[in-house]
Amino acid sequence: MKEKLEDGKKPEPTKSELEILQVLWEHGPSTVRFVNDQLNDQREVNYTSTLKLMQIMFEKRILVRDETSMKHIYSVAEEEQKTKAFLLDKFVDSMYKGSASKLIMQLLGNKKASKEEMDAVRNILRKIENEGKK
Amino acid sequence: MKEKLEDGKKPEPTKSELEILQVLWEHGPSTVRFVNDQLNDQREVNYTSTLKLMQIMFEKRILVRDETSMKHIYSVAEEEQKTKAFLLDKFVDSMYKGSASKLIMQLLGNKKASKEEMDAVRNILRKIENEGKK
DNA sequence: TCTAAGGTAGGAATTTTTTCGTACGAACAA
DNA sequence: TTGTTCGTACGAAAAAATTCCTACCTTAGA
Repeated sequence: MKEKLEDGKKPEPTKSELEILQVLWEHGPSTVRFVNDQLNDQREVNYTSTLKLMQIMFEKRILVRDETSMKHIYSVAEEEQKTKAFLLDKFVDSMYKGSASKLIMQLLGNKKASKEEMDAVRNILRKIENEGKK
Repeated sequence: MKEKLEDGKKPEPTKSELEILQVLWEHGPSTVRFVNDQLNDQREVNYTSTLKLMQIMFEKRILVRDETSMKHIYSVAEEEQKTKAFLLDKFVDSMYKGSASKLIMQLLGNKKASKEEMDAVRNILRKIENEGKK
């Protein structure tokens, strides 16, 4: 396969790229060392593996980096919310044919949905409602 | 890697396995030919590729099949809802640290959430509420 | 009967993703 | 100055996922 850098397609992060994104979303701009340490809380990963992955993500423009210091500082190129919305969208489309309410129904039927969760949802609904009235 | 068939781990369907699951969920038990035709509505796939994939899924026990006729009839081993709930759960955990309401908030902020969707959600909430009162 | 169409099985090739070995430069403490 | 530690870069190996070639069997029609 040939180089693909310039075209506007979203490359769709792989599984382990997502792991790295999680860390950066949670902790903000970080060194490879830091990210790798975080990952190693969950599973064993070699430092250079993490390095390599982050370099690849840099090439793919998923990450940007500050190279002024020897220790490069990586951060996420796109807004967290934008990326998450994109992924969520794809999930809804493929799993629930695009029906958000179907997904929510499933969610609320799960053990995941406590009383508090449901209240939270109600608040969200109310908030959006009010927004609309302006 | 060695054989892994007997242990209780969920093998977590791959991307193209998921595509096949979608078809079977939507249309019920099907032949390879039928599934392949459906897939080809979206993208080009060779028949034997689909065959192979479904055979693998059969070995992994994701699918079961009826071999009485020469044309095997494949169906999904686990309940659709169970599998979807499992995948949704994982999605929520990894993307929203397990907070269903965070996910829902994102969803409702999306273009995906129309007025109808929101009404649907309200109905669901009401329904669940009433269930609880029994 | 013979042939064409369509089915399964299995291995191998390819592509994609992930992991890691090695080389080498900079920083720093002894 | 010298060696140890920590960093990057790069290529290749390994693993995982996907695709497809080939062989061979069954069925149906001419």
